Amino acid sequence: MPELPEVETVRATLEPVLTGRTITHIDITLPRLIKNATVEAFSKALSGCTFTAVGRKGKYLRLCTDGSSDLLVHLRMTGSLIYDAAGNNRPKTAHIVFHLDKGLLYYCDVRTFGCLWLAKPGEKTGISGYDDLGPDANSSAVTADYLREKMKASSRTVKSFLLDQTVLAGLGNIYVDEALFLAGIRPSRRCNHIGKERTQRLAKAIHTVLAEGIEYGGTTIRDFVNGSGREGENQENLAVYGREGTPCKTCGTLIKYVKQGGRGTHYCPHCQH
DNA sequence: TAACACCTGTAA
DNA sequence: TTACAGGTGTTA
Repeated sequence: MPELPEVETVRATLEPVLTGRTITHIDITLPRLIKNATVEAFSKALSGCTFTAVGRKGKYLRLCTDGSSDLLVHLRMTGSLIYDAAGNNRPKTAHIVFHLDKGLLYYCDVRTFGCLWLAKPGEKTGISGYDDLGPDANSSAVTADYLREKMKASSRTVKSFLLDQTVLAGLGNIYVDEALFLAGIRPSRRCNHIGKERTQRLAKAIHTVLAEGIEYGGTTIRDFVNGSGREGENQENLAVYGREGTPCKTCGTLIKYVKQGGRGTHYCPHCQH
């Protein structure tokens, strides 16, 4: 479900309502979602803690507390975190319920791929995947020069390169396909065969599609909702993702769908080379 | 680098 | 009935 713009939308909707709220107790009906603590340790570490901020790194949410541990969350495919001020609207798929001094925070997940961890405050958490993240894909660290250095040395396809969270954090299947369309680059192209000018276009395209995704509150194809339970609007703006068989918005050629590296991949055979 | 695994729901 | 889905970690 969620890539950087979706996770950022969740962060932005949760931070104002969660900051200052205190966890009284936690109901856990699916313990395996908690990856680095027992149910008992998890509940004990967080109960009584007050949320101080909601952060994001790549596709990870970090709910900071005034206690000895922060709560780290990855939504994977279908996870969602929803704040319910009235506390009377528990979704069927809520597997973990944080009871707060005012309202409830639900962790919901249809496919139950999501992950929750206790994280010690500070940069390094010991959680692999999180500690290894590259710079945020929408940050100023992701420049044409940064990409160029990495791409020159890589014979991978540009799609698999951009999906690698250790290279840059936050891109997923939708925004990679969209960025490559904007940059006019085929997903199957090898990184080291892409020149300087096209790399510049790619860097710019990544920032453009992510900024637009955030501006429109994320992309809802099926499941995505923000921290208030509302869907995004960015699906209206997609140029290629999910548009296979329909005309390219630029040239009218039909958008193609192929499997690449196990992922559904969408591109315009006329505009992208 | 590709297949498979983790799961459930929906659409073809 | 089968294929597929905003992700990622492990295995051949």
